[in-house]
Amino acid sequence: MMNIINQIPPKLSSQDWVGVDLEIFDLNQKQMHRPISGRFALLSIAHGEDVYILDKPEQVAPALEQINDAWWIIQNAKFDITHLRRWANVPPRERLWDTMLIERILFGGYYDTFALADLVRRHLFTHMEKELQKSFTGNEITPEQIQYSALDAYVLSKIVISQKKSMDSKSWKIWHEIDRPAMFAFMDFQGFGIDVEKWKLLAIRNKQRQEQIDAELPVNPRSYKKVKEFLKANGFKRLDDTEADSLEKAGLKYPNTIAAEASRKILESRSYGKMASTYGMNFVEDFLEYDGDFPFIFCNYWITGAETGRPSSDHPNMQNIPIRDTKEFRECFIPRLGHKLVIGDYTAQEVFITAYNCRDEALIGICNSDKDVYSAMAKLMYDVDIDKKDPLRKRTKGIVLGIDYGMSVQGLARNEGISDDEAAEILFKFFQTFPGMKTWMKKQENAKKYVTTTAGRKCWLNPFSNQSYRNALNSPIQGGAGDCTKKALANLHYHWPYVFEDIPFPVVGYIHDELVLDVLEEHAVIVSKFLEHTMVETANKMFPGMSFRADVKIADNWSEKD
DNA sequence: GGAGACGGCGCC
DNA sequence: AAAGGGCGCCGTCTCC
Repeated sequence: MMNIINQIPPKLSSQDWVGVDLEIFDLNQKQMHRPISGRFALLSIAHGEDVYILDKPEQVAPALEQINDAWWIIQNAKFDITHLRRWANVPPRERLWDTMLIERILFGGYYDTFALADLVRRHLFTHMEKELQKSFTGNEITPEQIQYSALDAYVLSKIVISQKKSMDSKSWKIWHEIDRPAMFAFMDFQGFGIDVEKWKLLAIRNKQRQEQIDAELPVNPRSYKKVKEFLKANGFKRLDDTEADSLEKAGLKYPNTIAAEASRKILESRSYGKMASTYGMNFVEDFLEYDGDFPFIFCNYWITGAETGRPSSDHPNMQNIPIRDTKEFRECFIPRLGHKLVIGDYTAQEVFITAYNCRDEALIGICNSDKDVYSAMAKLMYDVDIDKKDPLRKRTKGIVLGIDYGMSVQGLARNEGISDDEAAEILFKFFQTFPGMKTWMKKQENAKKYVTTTAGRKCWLNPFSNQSYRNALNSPIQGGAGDCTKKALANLHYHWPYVFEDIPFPVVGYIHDELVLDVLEEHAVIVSKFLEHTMVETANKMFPGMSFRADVKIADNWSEKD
């Protein structure tokens, strides 16, 4: 039975486990990850059957002091600790069990919901009412809310008992050595500086261009149903969907039709519409914050957002800012006054991990040389010298990445605009050159329940899905890359204070194979060396025998190439 | 008028 | 038979 006690908990030891849950008044849902909105409501600390309820912010620091030696159990600890830091000093800690992140480590790909109510249902076979969570508004706390908050903390230790039955040494290593330290690194991220005026000009311009094109169009280009109906009635005899690739192909097949002309404008409108909406005014209106006069964007990162273990980003998503067709959006992301951006990205990270997984000597040899990876692969396949502009390089890059995604002969043929026979021949040559790839693919085909990354992260497969084989190919590579960059981030965070004592952790961006730092100009060179060393050494240690490369540049905005 | 599904598309 | 992995956000459409 749950006993609610309105006082600070007693002093606990490292043998004790406590469930911790924080409630905040009037949280802005879009800024939950930032300690700038909302006010302290309740802190619940559950120890066995006793739940200590604290309703004053000045109780936070003394209460946490009492439980400092104990194991903390928190559902989505990044949120609670971020906000607890408003009222107490909460340094990174080893004795932490995040039920949400650990559930993702244990069951990534097996389950796809990880809220507290989902865990309670799965582990405790109980329905948990979550409606009350939305009721923390104003300043008043009702007895029902106290009950609700206490229960949130109370169930945590019961969930841990159940989760421990699934925990093995590999999963524990992932939590202890990658996800937990990475979480504390993500919690110390700085906002990413932004040139708001430049961004707004782009937003206005793109909106105008979209509207100009729309005025000339007989259909709403964003209405899938109407576009399809219109194009089929005006020349495109067959049309399964209206995505860009399909419309371009149909335009070539049925030239000089009304549909061909309209489809070009539809795609142009969609392109400007995408820029004007996802990367438009809302972006700065919803997510802008200020450090004095300096505006920045502070997105949220989910430490294990993807089932493969890769982090994801939202509010706003900073991992899909355009770069391929135009640099102008990334040009808006800038360092603070007197600072530089230090941008490090792994060279062909997924290819290196593929080479390691496959034990393919030719591919490992290319990775460990100083040659451009894709050119060297193409040269080995076709026995001709290939430079960076050669179309064979692009095709080879497409093949190796495509194979990592489980691409078929038909998929390659469609992508390259060639016949199935030609595609089959290219793949034959590819596997002849890199036979380890074929062996590895056969091995992955046998995986039925789950696959693992090199670091030991489990990715569960759905045996009833025809996508299972493709996941078996991709998850170890995508997940391995996630493990690698997360560990590099964690190492950077761990070592940072030893090198730059009083300088706050300077990371402002994490984009899968890339880390962006915002540092004092006079530190830029030394930081760039530190970053490169950390990224390379972390990867080499995780994938023994590989010599990873990290390209690090010092820049005045996020778009710069070296 | 809100919620959820869907199609589409930006990134790695 | 279908045949490229992982995300998050937007507008449209449908339903209640």
